[in-house]
Amino acid sequence: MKLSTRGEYGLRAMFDLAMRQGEGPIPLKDIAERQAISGHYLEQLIAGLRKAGLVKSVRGAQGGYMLGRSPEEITVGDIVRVLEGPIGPTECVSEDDAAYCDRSETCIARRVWARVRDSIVEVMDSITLKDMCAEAEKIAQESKGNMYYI
Amino acid sequence: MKLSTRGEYGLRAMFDLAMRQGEGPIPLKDIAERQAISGHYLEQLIAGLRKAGLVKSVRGAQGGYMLGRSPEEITVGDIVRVLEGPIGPTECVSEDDAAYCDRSETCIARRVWARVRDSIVEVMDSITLKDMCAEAEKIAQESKGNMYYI
DNA sequence: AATAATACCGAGTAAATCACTAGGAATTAA
DNA sequence: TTAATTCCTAGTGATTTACTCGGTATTATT
Repeated sequence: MKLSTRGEYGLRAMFDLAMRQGEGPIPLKDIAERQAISGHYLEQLIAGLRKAGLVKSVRGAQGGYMLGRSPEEITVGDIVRVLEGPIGPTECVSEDDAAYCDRSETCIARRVWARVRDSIVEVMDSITLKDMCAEAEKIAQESKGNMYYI
Repeated sequence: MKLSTRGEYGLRAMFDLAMRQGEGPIPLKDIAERQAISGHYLEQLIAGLRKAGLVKSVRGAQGGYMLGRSPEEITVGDIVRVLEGPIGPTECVSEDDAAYCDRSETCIARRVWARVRDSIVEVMDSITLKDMCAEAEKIAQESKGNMYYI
């Protein structure tokens, strides 16, 4: 019942971009170093995010990546869906392509998994990158401005 | 972000036992057939559940399995933890052995995952086998007693 | 015009995990 | 004694994971 590193790294990378919004394109190398992620691997993840419109890229020297839309319009759920696929603890209640199963209609276990899925979706879709930035700001103030963790 | 078949099959098997409580030991073969699970594979899952005290066994001919305690004292969370390990979308917020990470203290992503974990735990720990049996009963009545799905 | 910094792309891979299968030993009711 | 059952250990093919490697294309800077 774990995410893969794709979702983990992906959220960290997107948050990294969100915290640097307005600073122009951020090179992937910088993100990878700050977040301690393999550059080549992050490239693959960010390719998916770009295709989904969650990030924009600028090619060439001084290029890099930026958020594809404003931080309040990007949720954790958006990111997780791109990198991990449709949300759901089992195939039979997976958001998009819920797998067919004979017993679907009346399967009690399935109803349980659907409730689990709903609670995950509820949380993931309610948290935006802006919310995360605000929380970072709050913590920074509490600990006297030292935002070493970003 | 999916359970493995261990958790899926495990819940179905436990629900199967719950629905047959009081009927004496239920042979594994019967459960496996009803739930369309490989017998040998289910054996392995149920071995874990037995060691955790969630099921009791009776050996020999006419033997089988029964719930280890009453259905209202067994939650979905209990079963999932035995078969899938501690709950949590990432290692860094895993219930028991949350993996150490430098940035743990102030990591904003980690706080997000912790909220996801809490919402999963909240649902899984609030649903008991008794609840599931009650729901099955309700559906059976709605569809005029035909409990073909169990 | 040359260089260096970057994004973009596709293939390959070692290790781990998954979902079983196989084959038997031990136990017990009939 | 037999048949039905639980209990146990080991093996295994397929898939997934978390990368690495080696380039090509693009563009700002010099």
